[in-house]
Amino acid sequence: MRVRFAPSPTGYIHIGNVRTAIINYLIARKNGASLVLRIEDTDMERSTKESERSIMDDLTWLGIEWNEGPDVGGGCGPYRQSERFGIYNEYTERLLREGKAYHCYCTQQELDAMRQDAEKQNRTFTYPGKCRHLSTEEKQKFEAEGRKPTVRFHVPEGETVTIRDHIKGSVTFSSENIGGDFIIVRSDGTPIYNYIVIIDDALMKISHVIRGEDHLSNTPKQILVARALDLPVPEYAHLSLVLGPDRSKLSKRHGITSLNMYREEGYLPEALINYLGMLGWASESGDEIIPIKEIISQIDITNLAKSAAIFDFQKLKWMNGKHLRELPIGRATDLFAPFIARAGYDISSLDRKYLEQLVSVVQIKCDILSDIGRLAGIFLDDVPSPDSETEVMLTTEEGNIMLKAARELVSGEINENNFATDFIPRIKETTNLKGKKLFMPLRAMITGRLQGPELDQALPLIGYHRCKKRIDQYSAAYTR
RNA sequence: GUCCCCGUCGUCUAGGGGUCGAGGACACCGGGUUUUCAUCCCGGCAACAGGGGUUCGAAUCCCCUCGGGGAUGCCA
Repeated sequence: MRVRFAPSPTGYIHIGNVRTAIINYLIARKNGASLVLRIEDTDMERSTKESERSIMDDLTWLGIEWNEGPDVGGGCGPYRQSERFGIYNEYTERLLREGKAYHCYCTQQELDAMRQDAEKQNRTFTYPGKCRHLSTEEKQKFEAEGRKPTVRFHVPEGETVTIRDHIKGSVTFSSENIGGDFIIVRSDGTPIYNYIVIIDDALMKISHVIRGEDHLSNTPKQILVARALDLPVPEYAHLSLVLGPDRSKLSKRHGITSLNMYREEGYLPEALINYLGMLGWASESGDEIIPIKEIISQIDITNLAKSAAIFDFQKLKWMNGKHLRELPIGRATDLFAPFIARAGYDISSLDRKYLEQLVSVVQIKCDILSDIGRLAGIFLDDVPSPDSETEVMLTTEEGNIMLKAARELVSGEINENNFATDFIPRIKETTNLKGKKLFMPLRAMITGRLQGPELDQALPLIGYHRCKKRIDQYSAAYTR
């Protein structure tokens, strides 16, 4: 078995393609197969090297490794389609020579007009084959006009193509319904996707093509090309699409759809793989949070869902939180640290031990790494400015009692040495508050928030001096 | 329009003729643990698109309708 992932480098990698990549990777690992990365950059207008770079970066970040590709090489290269034009040209020559393809001089405008006519008459547009039997004179006339021809594939009549798809089952198309002779080479000489995928899949010895369902309708065109060229046809598995909340194919307009945005917000590769791997697939046990290893051992090309799935942002977030909370403290600290820095704190001045303690106290509160941004200030700001709910809390009767009692303690019997152990018990005694009535105002007074880490764990990390400062300033601002 | 795919709680899904008066998860709502918000635990809400068959028996098989999606590009 050999599989491939073949992105088009026209932007950041999109969540839907990420899922295709993940499934290919998972299936490859399960079967000990090679994964080929092929860059489909025949659209010179839209393809960029930067996109190619970012796609490879993102895949690497996800932990997806390919065995062959433009960067690592392999026996079936080159792996960029733009570097394979010579190969395609030979096939095109052959099709032309054998009368299985022909030059077409119809212009964009002429084609648009035909298409509009068809639409007006409520018919399907099928290219009528106008240029199929042009005489030499006619061709010369067009050439003299400066027309640059495209190459069209001559679709054989009355042919039937049946795809045995591992996911969709048996799907049959008739050659009458694929829209007539289609263009395989643009007038600028560059070939078109539907023509060369099948060539590359054959040449790269791909045994199983696992790709999005949006390619299913075009598969018969590709198979017809393979037949004309005597090329082997791979096995197929067409993955159901990932949809946005409005049920249409997930795209930019649905908001956060490119992988690098998830990466920047602090999603974990293992959570993304877990979630995307389980969109359209379920584990035997029904467990939702499962390690990649386990997905690999259970997933199969035939047990993927046939129906499309809406991308549930909330569930991904929940799942990420689950993975995040299970992270060992060392790795968690490594991952969180850059996000603390990004929130504007100088982490180089903090020692590792302190950072680890901070992370371990706050880890449980986070679903994504960037959540630590709004929590870090609790430890690292001198006096965080309270939000409006907290201000209200500090102004209540309990809030005022709390502030007064704390102020007295902190400038009296409580000092640097007994702060961590004695402060909360003494506050409790002097205010005579307990439970929620004790902890909510206490939390407000110490952290400037109503939500946050466990106070008894946070206190020693914030330290006596900062707490005193906060108590003093909040007292001045909120007590009567 | 035409061709193709799909249709179980709001969402992701389990189920593949009887064990399903439909199970799990997210979300939501209650309750519990935690001297605190959260985590965690327990409970609740909520679905077989509709109609015909086949069968002793249908969520499961067949047909039609409806609904959704994709393709129909000198994009991939």
